[in-house]
Amino acid sequence: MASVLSRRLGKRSLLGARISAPPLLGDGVLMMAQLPPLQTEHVKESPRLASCEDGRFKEPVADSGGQGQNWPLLQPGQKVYVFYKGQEAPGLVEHHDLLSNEVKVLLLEQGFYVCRKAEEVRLANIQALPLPALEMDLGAPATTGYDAVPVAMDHGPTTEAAAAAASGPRSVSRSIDVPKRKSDAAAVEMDEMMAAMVLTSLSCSPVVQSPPNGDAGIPASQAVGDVWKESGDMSDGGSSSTSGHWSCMSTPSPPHSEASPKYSSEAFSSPRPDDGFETDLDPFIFDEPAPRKRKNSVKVMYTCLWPSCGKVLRSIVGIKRHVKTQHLGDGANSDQRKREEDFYYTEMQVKDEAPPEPAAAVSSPTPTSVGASSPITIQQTPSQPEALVLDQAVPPEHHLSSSALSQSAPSSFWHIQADHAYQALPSIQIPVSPHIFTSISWAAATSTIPTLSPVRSRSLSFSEQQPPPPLPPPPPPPVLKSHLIVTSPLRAPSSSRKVRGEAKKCRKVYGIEHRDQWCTACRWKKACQRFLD
DNA sequence: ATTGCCGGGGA
DNA sequence: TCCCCGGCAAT
Ligand SMILES: [Zn+2]
Repeated sequence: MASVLSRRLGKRSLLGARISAPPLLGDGVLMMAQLPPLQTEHVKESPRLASCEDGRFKEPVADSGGQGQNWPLLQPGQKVYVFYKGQEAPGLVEHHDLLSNEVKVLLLEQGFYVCRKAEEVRLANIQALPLPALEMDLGAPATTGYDAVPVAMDHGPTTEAAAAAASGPRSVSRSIDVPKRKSDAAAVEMDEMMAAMVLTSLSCSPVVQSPPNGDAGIPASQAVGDVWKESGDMSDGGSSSTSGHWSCMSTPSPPHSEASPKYSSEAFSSPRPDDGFETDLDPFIFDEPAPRKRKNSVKVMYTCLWPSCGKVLRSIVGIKRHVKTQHLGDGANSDQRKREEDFYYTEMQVKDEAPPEPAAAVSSPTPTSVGASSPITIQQTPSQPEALVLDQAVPPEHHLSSSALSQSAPSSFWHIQADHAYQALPSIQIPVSPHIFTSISWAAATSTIPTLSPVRSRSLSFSEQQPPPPLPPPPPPPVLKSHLIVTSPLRAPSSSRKVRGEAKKCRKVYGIEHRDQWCTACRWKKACQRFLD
């Protein structure tokens, strides 16, 4: 298999040649089986042929003598063909013994003489006709053809034919020969049909085919399968119902790109003089991205590998945080878990295209888990496999522990002690104390937090809950405004975004593992209310 | 890479 | 309204 594949891929340009050659060879083999019968038909209906089916050595000595009559006399130097080693070999008549009806022939290729019964010798001119004819028959489709055709043939019919051919010369009786020829012809026709089908399939969208798929031959099914696969990546479940709506327009490239990577490329690659045939990748890259790429640039996205979470985020920061906060658990068994989040996300190239929702769960084993209807194609980075493996192996463990501890338990904690600092600025300080206490004990239990104690003391004593932060600074400036205006330009840009106070905020102070201790604002990722700038 | 937090949702 | 979180800018 592999060899076949590689072979095909191997030389695109050569394929043409190869195609013509192999068929020829194959046919050649076939011919041997066929030709004799043919000739015999013409020349005679000798019943005895059965005995000489072998096409070579003649043991039917006795009979041979009896029938030499109707055999034309062969002239020395006349070109003939005889069977030699199972192959028909060209030769020149050296001598024709009418008595024994044997012909001594000089094999051109082998360079020596052999003796053959007259009936085994075929005149060149006679067979010249059939041979070319046959050759044409088979050759035509292949050469004229469509590159795809030969390939298609390769799979089914060809092998069959080959097998037949192989068996033919060996021990096939004449009776079989005749039918065989017929079948062969049939095969040829079939091939042509298949070729046509392949072509159509290639040039058309899967949609067109999938309905009539049933009758479609191998190619069709293959194409469909590929399409499915592709769609599967993206739209998973959704695809089934709407599978049909790939339009010719939208999917011109996808189908053929996938349907028959190499063949298609050959079929349509005329523009591209090929050359380096690398791996499968090559065709893919050229075929697929090129047509559909367009203005879109590959964007790199990050997918969360956590078991049932197929989140896709745009920024590395995003997923990292996502993994950390969502899965690894903010606090809890932070223990010596460091940078683990790196293992829970994977990077992937997305043929971006302003998709409304780029979400796509590729890694998830279940096709139904997460899906994106958009036809974007996602390519896993090479590292993916590893990540996946890890995902499989490691996560469960953590999942249990971390999720159990940090996800469920802590979360409840947070809720309980939630302080409404964020929007309820005027809130009083009391709530803090209790909550801190609880958190402390909890923290202590889990692990000692270096920063916590100092910070906590500070925040606690200092002011756990800032009263509504007075806004003196702004108000005063009325007059200074003019001044400020001057500086405003410089500061203008910052207007949109705060300058970011230098003060450490809850996040930093308590650490992500103790989110429960953050002020509400911080928890909500709003401007910190506790440590204002 | 990390932190701060805006803007945009979901319930 | 509460709450969450992606993404982005500043560190
Ligand atoms: Zn805060």
